Amino acid sequence: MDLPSAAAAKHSTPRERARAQTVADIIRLGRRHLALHGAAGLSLRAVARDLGVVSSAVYRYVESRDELLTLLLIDAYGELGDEVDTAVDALPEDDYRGRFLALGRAVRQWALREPARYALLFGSPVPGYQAPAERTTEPGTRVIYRMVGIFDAAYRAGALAAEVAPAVVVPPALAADLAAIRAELGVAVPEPALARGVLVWTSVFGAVSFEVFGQYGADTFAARDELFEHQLEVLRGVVGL
Amino acid sequence: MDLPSAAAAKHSTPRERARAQTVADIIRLGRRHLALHGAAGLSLRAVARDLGVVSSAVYRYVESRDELLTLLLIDAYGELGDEVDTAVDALPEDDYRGRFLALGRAVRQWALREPARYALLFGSPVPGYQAPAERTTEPGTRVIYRMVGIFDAAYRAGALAAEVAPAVVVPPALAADLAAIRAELGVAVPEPALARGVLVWTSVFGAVSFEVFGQYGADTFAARDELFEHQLEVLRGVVGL
DNA sequence: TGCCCGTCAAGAGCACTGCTCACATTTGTT
DNA sequence: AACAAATGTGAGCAGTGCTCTTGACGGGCA
Repeated sequence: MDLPSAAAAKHSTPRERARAQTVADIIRLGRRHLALHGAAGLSLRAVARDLGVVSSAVYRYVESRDELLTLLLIDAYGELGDEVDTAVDALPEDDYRGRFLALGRAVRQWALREPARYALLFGSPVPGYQAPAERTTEPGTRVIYRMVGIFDAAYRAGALAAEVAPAVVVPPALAADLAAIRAELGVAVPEPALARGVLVWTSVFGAVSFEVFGQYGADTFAARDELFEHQLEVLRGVVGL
Repeated sequence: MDLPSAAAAKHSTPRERARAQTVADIIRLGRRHLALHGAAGLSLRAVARDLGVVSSAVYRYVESRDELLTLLLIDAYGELGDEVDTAVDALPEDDYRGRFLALGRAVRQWALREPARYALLFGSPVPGYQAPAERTTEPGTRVIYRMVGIFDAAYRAGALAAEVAPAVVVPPALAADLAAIRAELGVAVPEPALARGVLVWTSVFGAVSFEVFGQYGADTFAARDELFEHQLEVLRGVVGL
């Protein structure tokens, strides 16, 4: 394990810095190609051309096209996570509703601005590509952990409605899964609310995906901002916030 | 407009029948390749190989790779629509709840059985490919129209709750969009409920997409059936059914 | 019957892709 | 200065979508 990590940038030889810079350039160019042509159209050769280098040279820095995809995946997760964090942190800790809404809006804004990268993260899996869980799980769970954190904080503050209509019982098998999540994340939210949280999670991304992926027709909804705001408000109520 | 439609199968020369059969074979093989390698990996040459014919010959029957994608899109929309219709029709007309649940389950079942085709319909758009609206809109709207139909029938029968907590006002711009939808589809459902219907629509597909696209971790949820049932139940309540 | 034209298959070719490998060059260290 | 590691080069393989020319077949018409 002697990867040229970011931490190694401290005491680094000029070579290492140049190498890190090149990798960063490759990611930057890859990001641009991803935005322009989508994940399936991401071409190492094209990146090499933009880098002003012969195609095989890129393989000195990036193991394969899939490896570049992984780097872009982590890069995108990181940027989305940062933007969500910034949006949420801009509001007081006890403004649970506001924080939830800010999180949803931040996800949507980023998705609309970066549709190809959003598609890479939340769209159909790239065929033949399997993201290495040990590298992508942590950055990939930032948003949902943040959302759960808001729910948990609200619950501990008594700001999460205990009973929300309609009362739907949580079957035992599902309750077991949710209990495991509670334990792992150390959250106090009871299972019924946590289950609703999962629904809200999938629903927020479902709404964003529909918009970004063009599932609404071209002119079915002119007032997309209002639509999303409405959806967020209803979802807020669904989780009892 | 002299396409060799299915209607032309009646009075057809042997030529036309042979041609229709070949096109059907291409779609069948394309479906298989789609399932195995995804939309981006769909290769006309591979289909040609399986068909036992040289690659260029396929272009006699299918204009381009995108054209084949369109055929597969329509094919998939059709199959999903048929399965949803069958599932819904299996229940009495006035069992609105049951029909809604059946619709959701049918979508999920089909999606889990045909993940690649589901991804083609509801996943990230294939880069560089634009579905021809005049051919895909009608089959692509069957499921949502069916869902709206259930809501509408329930409303007309007085089985749709007028007020659902939390009461969220529908902003004017959104109301205008919804009014246009009401007019076009000829539904009686008032705007607030229709707005919730949109949320339910996106949420159902959001939940299915999360599961099909592997957004839940590998082992976060063992009880996926129960999870989806729970989500459907809550969504049912959200729309007031 | 004989011809003609539309349909069809074949194969070469273009430009692109990911990736590998042998070789050359640059660079840093001894 | 000498050596070795890091880096860049270009050829090459196998695959892709798609176009174009060539040739064969067969159904309808004179």
